Amino acid sequence: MKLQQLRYVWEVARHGLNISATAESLFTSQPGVSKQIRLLEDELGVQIFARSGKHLTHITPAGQAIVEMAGRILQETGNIKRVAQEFRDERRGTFAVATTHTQARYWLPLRIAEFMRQYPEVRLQMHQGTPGQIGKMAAQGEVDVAIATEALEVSEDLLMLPLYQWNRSVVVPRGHPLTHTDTPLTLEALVSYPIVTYVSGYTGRSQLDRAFEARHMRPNVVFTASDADVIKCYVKLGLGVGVVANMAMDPETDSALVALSARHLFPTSTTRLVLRRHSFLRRFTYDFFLLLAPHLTRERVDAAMNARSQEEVDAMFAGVPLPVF
Amino acid sequence: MKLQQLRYVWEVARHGLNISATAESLFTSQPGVSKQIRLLEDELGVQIFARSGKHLTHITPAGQAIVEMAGRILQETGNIKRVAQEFRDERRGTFAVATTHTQARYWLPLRIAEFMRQYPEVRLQMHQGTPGQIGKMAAQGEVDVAIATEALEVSEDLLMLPLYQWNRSVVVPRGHPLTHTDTPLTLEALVSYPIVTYVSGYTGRSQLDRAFEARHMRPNVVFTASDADVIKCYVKLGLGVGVVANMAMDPETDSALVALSARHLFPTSTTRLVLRRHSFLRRFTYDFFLLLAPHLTRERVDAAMNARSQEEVDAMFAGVPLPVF
DNA sequence: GCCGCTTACGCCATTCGTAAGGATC
DNA sequence: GATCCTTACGAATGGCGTAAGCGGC
Repeated sequence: MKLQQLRYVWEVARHGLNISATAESLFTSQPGVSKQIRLLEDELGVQIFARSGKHLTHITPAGQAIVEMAGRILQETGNIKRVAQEFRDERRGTFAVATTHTQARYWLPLRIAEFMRQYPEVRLQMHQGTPGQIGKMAAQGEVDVAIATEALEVSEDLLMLPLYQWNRSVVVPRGHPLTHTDTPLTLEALVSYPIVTYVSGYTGRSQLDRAFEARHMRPNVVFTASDADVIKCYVKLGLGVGVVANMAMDPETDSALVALSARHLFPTSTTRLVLRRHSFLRRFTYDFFLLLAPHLTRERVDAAMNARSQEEVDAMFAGVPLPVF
Repeated sequence: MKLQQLRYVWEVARHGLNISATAESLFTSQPGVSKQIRLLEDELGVQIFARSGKHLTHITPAGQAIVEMAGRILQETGNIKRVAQEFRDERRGTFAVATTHTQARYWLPLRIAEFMRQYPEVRLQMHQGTPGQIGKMAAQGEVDVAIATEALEVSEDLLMLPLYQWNRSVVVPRGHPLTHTDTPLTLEALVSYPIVTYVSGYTGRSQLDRAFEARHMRPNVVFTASDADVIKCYVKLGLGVGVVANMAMDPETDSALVALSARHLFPTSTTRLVLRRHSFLRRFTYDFFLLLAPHLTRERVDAAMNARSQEEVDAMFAGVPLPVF
């Protein structure tokens, strides 16, 4: 049994049982991967992958268990490497974050900048994607942490910590009728205009839908995008009224627009930090968390890592005040 | 990073930082082990072992963490092998048990015999040792399960399940004065005779000491042994009155002796099953547990395996009736 | 002076890549 | 017919054992 064989098995399982694609992604030859897997199967005396002719069709029950354990082994080898790097020089290393556009564009920049100022030798890799992709990247250890708002699948191996809470703003061009009233904005007023907002599955869109649904209103969503930049652009063109996250408004660059608080119209959303359990966290990772939110102390993060279930983590943060936007 | 390098590192740590001894125990050459460890250190960029000249003196902090993680990896590779073997043929395999003389000689034989009848193809390895040795063997994964009475160190990686409870008997030669009274045995009567019993640290000896101490009595323990066979032998020679575990009396072979129940004199002892956490248990292992005690169902064992702490396990079995001897 | 780790070196096993073969969709 | 896995083979790499060197105790 070799570590590489375990890696090959795990990667092939991850790549939909396609050895060729796996080999390519690992920058090695396809026969090499094929042979090593076969050697491991011979050594263990069980098939890991079921084959029909010369195609891998599915994972055998034994293979299922083996892939799972191989995953844990590979994670632990990653931990060894991180520990070694930490002891070699705690200021150097790489740090991978996966997040959505909203976070990457509006909430993270200042915090990331401060982090890079504190740790100029750390290579920071930002991966952007849909909440689903982000969750997968975290689960498979491709990134160290993920940051997302929409609910991710609760997994045994993942851990979600509340990061901050935020509300929404309604965005309209200067001079728009909604800016002419002194009374606070109402859902009734809002629903009479065409709406421009996030695509379903992004940045708390589901919360928005639920708020209208609870009042039996059917908003006329004329345009959706996965990021606020695009949304604001179309609002400027007069296509409709925008509904975006508070953090997405910047008074300077958005001087052509007016933001009206919609805090009282929609429920508050919570953005969460996603961690992989049993992973070794480097010192700069803990410092990064503290930069994101002061309640994410090393003690709390460690306690959450040792929690048995996501429910326990949630209970742990139940009374903790979060930053609100 | 190679699995073998991790194994070498782990084994060297286990062998008191003696590379030569480690190499010998692994049936390989000493320079080979030395070189592989050095290669791993080079690759990781950190020293795992601190060297003074050409001797390993201690484990570095980084090494400490690495050895720990290597241990988990090696355990997981063992699990993979066991899973593979289980799927290859669930009736074959090897099964290693560590236990004390008392269990091996008196309580286990019939149960082991039944197990071997059910699984004739399983190779059963019985390791005998002191409770301390047994605990160590279980902790390091040298055996699949351990069975012992004396309290073992509570460890993160070990799990203790109650197996059965037992009491003590006072053993005397036929015609001994203690057999001439009709009243139940008392500690006062017992303490007036020289006593032959277990060595400290074996088979609940501590419970016995505590019982006398609670009454401020100082028994005259003239001879101690680590097993009941030896104790009974000396009782037959008239050296003193024996105090042994109930299970250690066999009416047939011990016809020269009379056993008087001492259940009311000493507290009940509990013999425990010791498991390593995160280890894959084969089907025959679960069956073995059921043979040992009917309350050790697969569900209970799995639940205990997932428990967070030993306290939680204890709570789990608080209301469960155990076999009593 | 003995023990124990490291270095040096040659042999053997293993791995990897290229090329060709055969099965499935 | 395109895709994909397996087999075959030669080159390169790497692990292992023996022998020698050298620093501690």
